[in-house]
Amino acid sequence: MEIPTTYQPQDIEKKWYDRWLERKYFKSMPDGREPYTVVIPPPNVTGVLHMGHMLNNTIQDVLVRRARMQGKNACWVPGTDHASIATEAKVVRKLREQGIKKRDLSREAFLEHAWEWTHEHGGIILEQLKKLGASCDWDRTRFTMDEKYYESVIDTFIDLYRKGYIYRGVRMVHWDPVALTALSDEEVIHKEERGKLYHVRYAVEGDAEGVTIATTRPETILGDTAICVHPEDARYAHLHGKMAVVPICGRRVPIICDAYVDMEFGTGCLKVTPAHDPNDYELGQRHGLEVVDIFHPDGTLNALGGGYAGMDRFAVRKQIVVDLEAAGQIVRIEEHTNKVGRSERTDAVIEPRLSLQWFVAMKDLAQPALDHVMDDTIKFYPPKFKNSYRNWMEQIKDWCISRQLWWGQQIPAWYYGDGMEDFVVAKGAEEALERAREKSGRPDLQAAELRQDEDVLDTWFSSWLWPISVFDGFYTEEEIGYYYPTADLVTAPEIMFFWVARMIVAGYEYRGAPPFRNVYYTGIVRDKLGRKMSKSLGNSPDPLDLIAQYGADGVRVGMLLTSPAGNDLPFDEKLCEQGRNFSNKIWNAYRLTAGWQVDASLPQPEAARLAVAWMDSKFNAAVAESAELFAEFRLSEALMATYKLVWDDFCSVYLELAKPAYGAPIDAATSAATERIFAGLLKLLHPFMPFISEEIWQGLASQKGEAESICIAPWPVAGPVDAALLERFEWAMQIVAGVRTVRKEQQIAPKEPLELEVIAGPDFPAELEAVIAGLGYLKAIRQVQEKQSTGFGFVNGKSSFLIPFHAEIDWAAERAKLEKEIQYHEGFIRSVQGKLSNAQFVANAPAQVVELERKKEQDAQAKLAVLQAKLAEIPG
RNA sequence: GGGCGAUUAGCUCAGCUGGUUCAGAGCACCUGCCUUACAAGCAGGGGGUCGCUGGUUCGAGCCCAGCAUCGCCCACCA
Repeated sequence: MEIPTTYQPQDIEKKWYDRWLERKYFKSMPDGREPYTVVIPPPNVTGVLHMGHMLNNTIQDVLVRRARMQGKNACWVPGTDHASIATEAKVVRKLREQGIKKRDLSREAFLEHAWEWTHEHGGIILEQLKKLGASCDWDRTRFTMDEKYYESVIDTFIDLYRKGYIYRGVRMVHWDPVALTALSDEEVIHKEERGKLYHVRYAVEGDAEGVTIATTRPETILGDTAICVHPEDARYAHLHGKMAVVPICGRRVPIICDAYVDMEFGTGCLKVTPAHDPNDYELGQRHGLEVVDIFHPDGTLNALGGGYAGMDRFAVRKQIVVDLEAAGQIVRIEEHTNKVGRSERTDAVIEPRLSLQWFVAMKDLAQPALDHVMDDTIKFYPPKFKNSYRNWMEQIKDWCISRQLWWGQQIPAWYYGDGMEDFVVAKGAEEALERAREKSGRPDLQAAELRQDEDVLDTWFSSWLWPISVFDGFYTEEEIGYYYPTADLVTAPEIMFFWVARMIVAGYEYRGAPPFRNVYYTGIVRDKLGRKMSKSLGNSPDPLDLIAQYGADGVRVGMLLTSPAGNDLPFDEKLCEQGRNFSNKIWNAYRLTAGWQVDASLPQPEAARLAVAWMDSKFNAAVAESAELFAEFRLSEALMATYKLVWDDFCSVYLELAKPAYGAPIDAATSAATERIFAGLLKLLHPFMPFISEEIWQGLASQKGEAESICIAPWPVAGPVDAALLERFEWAMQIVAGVRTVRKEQQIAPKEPLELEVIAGPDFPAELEAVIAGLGYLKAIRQVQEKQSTGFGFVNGKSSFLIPFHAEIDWAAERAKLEKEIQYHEGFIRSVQGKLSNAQFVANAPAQVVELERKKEQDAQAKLAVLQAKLAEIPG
């Protein structure tokens, strides 16, 4: 049997993933075990896997796999989100490429196209997750437009409406002129952009001078219905009550006073456009102003735009400035930066627009969700995000949930007349008719007279039910009770308000319990220049390419090596390379042990016996440490602890001590212990590196009885740690390092057998001589009373060492080294003595600390003596 | 404009209630090795006045104040 010298992941990954699915290790049904539930943050159904998903899902898989091995009933529910606005935009684009306009299609025809698109592209991302090794219960895959899920969204709408939380009203909302829909506050991204501030003169009747206003949006002049100044602004007192004339359109508008105006800004004089600015709208309400809406939904000007009708708002902005200039009404144009809101999805500049929409009144609903994060019923990792959460929740605004789209859950409201209140909310047309007849007082009302609301619900109005609805409707109430609340949620802080907060709200409203216990916030995956990875920048590697190149395990390790919770991950392929190298290191440890021939008649060598005892303690300590780190979600550190345990302790020390000479057989005890230890290490590795751990674990014959797969093998339990042995071993390794340093400095071959002469101090680990000899390639260690040979020396602790060597020795160099060391220790002793002679230190510091300082002094003195003795031995 | 967080080695980060030789880890770097598990490796090594200035304390990366720089979130100032 030939084992390749490098780890070849491709076939191995496929082999085991298929096996895992076939044996249904990831399948979960309620049973007597403690549940461990995770719901995936559902990616967009037509999306493809990006680096953010990689990070996020790697973390989830680590948590889930570990829980499964710990004997919990691990249930990771996968699924996808219909992503109303994003998917509809994609379908519209694809139809346009085929020469089909959305508005030429009926709703039904359009939805057919959307479903077709969904079936074609949907689920690709889930297949990609399998490549990563994600151990989801695929039988539970959910989609937010599944019939039953759809139904639960509708039920929720109806319920909230009946409870009075959902209302319909005319409000100034954020309008996306590209997607042609209203958006919620969260879907608008405000960024500083360079623009201009235009000072425009308006004529005033009975005042030759007129008035100059400052605006960033001259195109809205055509919608002006007032000029506003501060009531106490003396500069404009003479204009109170007069009428101004809007340029271009010549509309006569009143000059009103309102304290809202900032006298310091611009000219202290404001044009008021109630239809196109939220503040102006408020002003308009207070002062009874006319609302003149000059825009079409797509941002072009309508008939009220006069000569500009049909032009786009930004074209109009340019043109109107030209025209105003020609009319001599531009006073000044200055550079100006202000915040511009853009659509999260389309990047279109948001247009504030007055329209009739559906809203959820959030304030009361939000209260328990706020309280239970603040009191740590739900814990955030890292906890700093509690602050942002609190700020947002404390001033939460009503949520605009209606979207002028077709792809999504259609709002279950039916209209039977033109009045604002001529509608009913009902589940299905039949119930709607019944209710409408009752409400309208017209028992003869016909079904054909009912029109269902055209709009659909915000995507997040369905995904906020995710932890509930993935179970609800599909399984029994008993089952929801078993899996809910889920355990951990792993997601990005970017969607804390969109999703996390709202899930918590829904959880308390509908289950009276939190949707999850812990929220782990990942960071943003960035490139080396610190830029967010995005498709548009083209700076994101294809995750599947990475997997092909470094192996899924390598990529997983790479993602996790430097990503503490809440910190951005500056991604570098070097990390994956490190992961791959680690895979290879493990692989080669396996190659070594797999080649061993056992000879049961051999006794166990002393070095191997010691190595086993030491490795067991190291392992047990690492298991305990890992548990602590996992409890705090410090996954990078848990991985690193395991990495060092495997690489440094197991490979560099243990195996070096345990392995027999080349070609020689190994004794049974060491062979068995090595398998046992290796198996334990593989289990610790498995959550991070599922594939290679399984491959090798299956190759360890003695593990066959424990479980049929490492996926379901029991997680290691921390056994006893022999702290004294670990400490003595540290000493031994330092002595080995001393030997190696001499080899290096004197250019003695690493494996040239040497002798070691020891003048032992009380700390010399004589019982570990076999270890020192083994790792140092020493043929003999001789304890002596005084120097007997000539060679290269070093001091460790209170012991003095010498490697006899017949060669020209540079005594001056040896002397210099010793002198330097002596100097260091003298300095150290002085500083400790300084502390100890400080009466206040001795009086105030705890006795323990003082005692420690005394011991430090004594130890240093002892070592100094050994060094000085050594120096005295140097000839010359 | 309000709030939050950060600043420790070239990079990414640990450093828990102030006290062991506490200044750490991984990577990168330097030197020497293709030593029959592994050059995707082995062995050895260099590198930081812990952002700045004060303060509290016997003692400060750690606590306090101010400053500087960076980042994030929220907010309707034209």
